[in-house]
Amino acid sequence: MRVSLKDVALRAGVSIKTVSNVVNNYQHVTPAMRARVQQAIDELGYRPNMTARHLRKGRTGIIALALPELGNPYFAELAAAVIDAAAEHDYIVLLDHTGGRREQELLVSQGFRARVIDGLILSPLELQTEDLEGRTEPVPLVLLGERHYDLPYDHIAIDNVAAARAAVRHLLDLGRREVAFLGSRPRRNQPAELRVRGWREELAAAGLPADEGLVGATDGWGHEDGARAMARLLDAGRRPDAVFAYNDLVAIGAMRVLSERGLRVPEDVAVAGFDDVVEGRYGAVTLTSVSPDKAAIARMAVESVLSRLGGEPRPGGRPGGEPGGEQQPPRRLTAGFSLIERESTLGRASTPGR
Amino acid sequence: MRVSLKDVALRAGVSIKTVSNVVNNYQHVTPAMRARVQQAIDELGYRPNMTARHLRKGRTGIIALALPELGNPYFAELAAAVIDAAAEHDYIVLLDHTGGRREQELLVSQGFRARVIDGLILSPLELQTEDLEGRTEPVPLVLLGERHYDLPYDHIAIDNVAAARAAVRHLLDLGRREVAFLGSRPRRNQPAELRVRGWREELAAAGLPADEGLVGATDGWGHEDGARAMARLLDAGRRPDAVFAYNDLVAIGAMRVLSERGLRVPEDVAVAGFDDVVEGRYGAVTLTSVSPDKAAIARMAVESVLSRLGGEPRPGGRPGGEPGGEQQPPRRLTAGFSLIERESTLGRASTPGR
DNA sequence: GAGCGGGCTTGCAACGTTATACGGTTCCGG
DNA sequence: CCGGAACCGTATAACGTTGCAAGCCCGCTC
Repeated sequence: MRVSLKDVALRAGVSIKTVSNVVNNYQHVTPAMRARVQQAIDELGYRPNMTARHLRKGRTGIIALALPELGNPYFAELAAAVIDAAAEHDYIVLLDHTGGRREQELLVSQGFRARVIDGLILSPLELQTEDLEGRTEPVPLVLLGERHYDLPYDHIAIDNVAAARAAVRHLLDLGRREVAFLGSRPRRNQPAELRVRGWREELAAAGLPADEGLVGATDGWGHEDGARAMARLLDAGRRPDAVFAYNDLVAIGAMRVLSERGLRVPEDVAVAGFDDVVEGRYGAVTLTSVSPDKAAIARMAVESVLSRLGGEPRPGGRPGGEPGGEQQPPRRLTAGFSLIERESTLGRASTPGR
Repeated sequence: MRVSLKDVALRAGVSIKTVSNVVNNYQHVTPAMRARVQQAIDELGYRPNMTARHLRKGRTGIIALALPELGNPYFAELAAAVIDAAAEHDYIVLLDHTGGRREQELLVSQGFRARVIDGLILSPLELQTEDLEGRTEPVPLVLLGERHYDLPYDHIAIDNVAAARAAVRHLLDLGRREVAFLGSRPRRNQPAELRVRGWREELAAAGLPADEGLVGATDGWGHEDGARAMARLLDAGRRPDAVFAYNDLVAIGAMRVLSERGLRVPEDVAVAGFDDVVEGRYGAVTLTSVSPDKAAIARMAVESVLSRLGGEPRPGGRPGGEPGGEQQPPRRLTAGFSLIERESTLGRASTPGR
C-alpha cells in the first residue's frame, strides 16, 4: 500500500498515465519506453492498488456465494465448483453461509453482509417470495436450488421432480413396493416439495398409493435428522422396503439407524439419496444417489450472474452500456443429473465403480 | 452504484461531509439535521460505495482464506468456523482453494489470486520455506496446519505429535500391538511428518518397534488414497490389528477395504482417524478420531491476522499507527484437541454418544 | 451587551487509479 | 520538401469517500 503510480512515474521520468499504460499492457507503447517503465516498477516493487482500480472501473472482480451450510458436503463441493468456474472469468469468490435461516438469507440478499461485490449467487432454503420482491440492491442476483420464485431473477437447478422420479423408479424396478420418503419439512414452507412431488408422481405412475404415513418429516437435513426420521418411522411400526431420502446425509443417517436395528441394506431396505456426495461413495454400503451436475450448475450460475452486469462497466460510462446484460428476461436454467446406482440398492455383489 | 453522497447532499441542501457524518453516525449532528439527511437518503435509496470507502480508509474488511480443498469436510468445516469468527469482527471471507499444489499455494501467498484483501490465512501442504522467504506482499499472513516454517509468520495448529500419540496410545491400551500408519507421503516433503513421528514415539514409549513395513504411503489424503494404501498393505501380506490414519477420510477409505476383505472393525482391526469430521460419526461403524478444536483454530487465525494490520489504518495516517500490530514477533499458537472414542475402536456395544 | 466557548457544519484535499482529449512525433507519399 | 495521417505520450479530470481544519452560530457568562 505504499508505492503508487505516481512514484513510479517520478522515477521513470514519465507521466502517470504512461505507467498505467505499461501496467495495463496498452498496445501503443514503444518497447524502449516499456522497458524503462518496467525497470522503475521493479526497482520500487510497485503493486497496483486494486481498490483504487475498482473504484475507478466500477467493478470489483468479486462475486459472493451464499450457501446454507458448508458442513453439508454437497454445498462444499458446489462451492469448490463455483470458485473454479469464477476463476475462469478472473473472478474471486466471497463465501457466506446462512444456516438456511430466512433472516440471514434476507440479509444476504440485501447485501448487508457483503457490500463490495459485483454479483450474488444465493442458494435459499427458507426465503420467501415477498422477501425478494422489495429488493433494491443493484447487484445482480442469481438463485440456486430447488425452490422456485416467480421473480425476475435467474434461477438454476436440476429438474428435481424428474430426478426424484428416476430414483423412485429405480427402487420400484427392484421390486420394492413400500417406498418411504425421508426429509419433508411439513411445518415450514416445504423446500422439499419438488422431491416429494416426484416421489408421489412416480408412485402414482406405477399405480401405487402414496402412503403419507411413509413420509418422514425432518427439521433439518443432516445425518442426525435422517436418523431421527428413520427411527420415528420404525418406532411407528412401519417397515418400508425402500427409502428415498431428500439428500445423501439424510440417507446415510437413515442407513445408520437401519443397521442399528438389524435391518440390512439393501436386502431388507433399499436406500437412495440425493446429491451424490463423496461421503456416500465410501461407506460400508455405498449409496445410490441422484447426481446433479455440480460443475454445470456452478458454470451456469457464474456465467449467469456475470452476464447481468454488462450494464455499467464504469461509473461514467454511456448509459446504454453493452448490448448484453441486465435487461434480459429472467431465465430458468436447468442442469443435468444422473442416477448413480450403488450398493444401497444393488447390493455389494454387483458393485460398480465409484 | 448510481446515487452518491453528492446527490444526497444536493437534495438535502447540505454539504457532502454532513451527509457522510450522518451515514457514519458522527456524534455532533443535530437530530433535526440527521432526520433531514436521512429522509433524502431514503428517498434516493442511497447506499454507500464501499469501494470508495475502502480506498479512502486503506482497509477492505475482507480476509482471504486459502485451503487445500473443500471436498475434505475438515476444511469445509474449518471454513465455516473461520467465516463465523471473521463475522465477529465485521470481516468477510474470500475463499480460495489450492488443491494442495505448491504452485498454487505460492500464487496465493503472493496475492496473485486475490489482491483486495486486508489479510491472508493460508493452510499450506506443499509450500516450502524458501517459497515464503521471498514474500514481498504487504498484507499479513497467518499459516495454518501441521507444517512448521521457521519464518516470521504466525502459525496456528494443534500439537500434532501429542495428538497422534494420544490416538496410538488409545489403540495400544486396547491391547493392539501391530499398529499401522496410513497416509505418509514419502516422495514429497512429508507433511504428515508430525503424525508419523507421534506414531513412532508412542510405539517406542510402549517398547514396541516402529515397523516401517506398516507405514502405508499415499499420494493424497482422500478416501481413495486410504483405500489403496490399506489394500496395498493387505496385499503385501501384512495384517495389522490396528490402523492409525493421517485423517478421517483415509481411515474411512481403509475401513471400506477392510470390510470388503471380510475383516471386522474393530474386532479384527481397530481404526482411528484424525480431524473428527461429521462423516465419521454416521458410518456403519462410527470412527474414533482426534478432534481438533476447529472453532479455536478459526478464532485464533482471525484474531491473529487482524492483530497484524494495526499499522496503517488509513493511507495518510500517522506512520506509527496504533501500538499493537505488525511489529510483534511471530507467534506459535496452539489450539486444543481431544480424542473422541467411537465404535471403530470400542465396538458397537459400548457406543457412546455422537 | 459584548466576549467567549463549544457544538455543529462545511470546504478542501487527498486516496490511487483510469478515460478523455489533446499535443507532439514520426513516417510516408506526392 | 511539405501535408497529413497514424502513432505515442501527457495533462487533467474524474470515481465516491473521509480527515483535517477552519468557520459559523448560538447561548451563556460577566
